[in-house]
Amino acid sequence: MSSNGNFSAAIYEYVAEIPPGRVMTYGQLAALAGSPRAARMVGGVAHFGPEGLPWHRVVNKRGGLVSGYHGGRLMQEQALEAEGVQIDDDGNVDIDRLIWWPATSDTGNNKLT
DNA sequence: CGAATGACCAAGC
DNA sequence: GGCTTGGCCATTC
Repeated sequence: MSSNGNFSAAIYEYVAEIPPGRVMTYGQLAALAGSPRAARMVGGVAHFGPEGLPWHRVVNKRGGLVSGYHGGRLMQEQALEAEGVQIDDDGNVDIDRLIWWPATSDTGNNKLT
C-alpha cells in the first residue's frame, strides 16, 4: 500500500473498532497509536485512508466535526445522527458522553450511567 | 537527509 | 468571541 506505516495501521484498527453511536477524537487515536501529539497525522491518514472505515465517527477534541470530510460536515452529522449520535445546534457531538475507548468497556467507565 | 504537508491542539490577540 | 500563530509528530517528495 502507499501509506504503509505502523501508525496508520493502528489508526485503521482503532477506527474500525468504534461501535455505532460512539465517537473518538484524533488525539485519542493518536495516543492509542503511540503518540498523543500526532493528532495531525491521524487526519492526514484519514483523508487518504480506506473509505470502508467509519471516519465519520472520528471527531476533534471539542466534539466538533471536521471540515474535510468526504461530502461535507453536514454529511458527517447526518451519518452520526443515523447511528444514534445526538448533534447539538453548534454541530458538535456530546463528546464527553459519546466518546469511546477501545481499551475500556462501553459500560462502567463512561459517563452514560 | 531536508523541506513540505496535514480531516489537530492550545494559546494569543 | 472568532481568527491567527506556533508547535507537535509522522508520512511523503
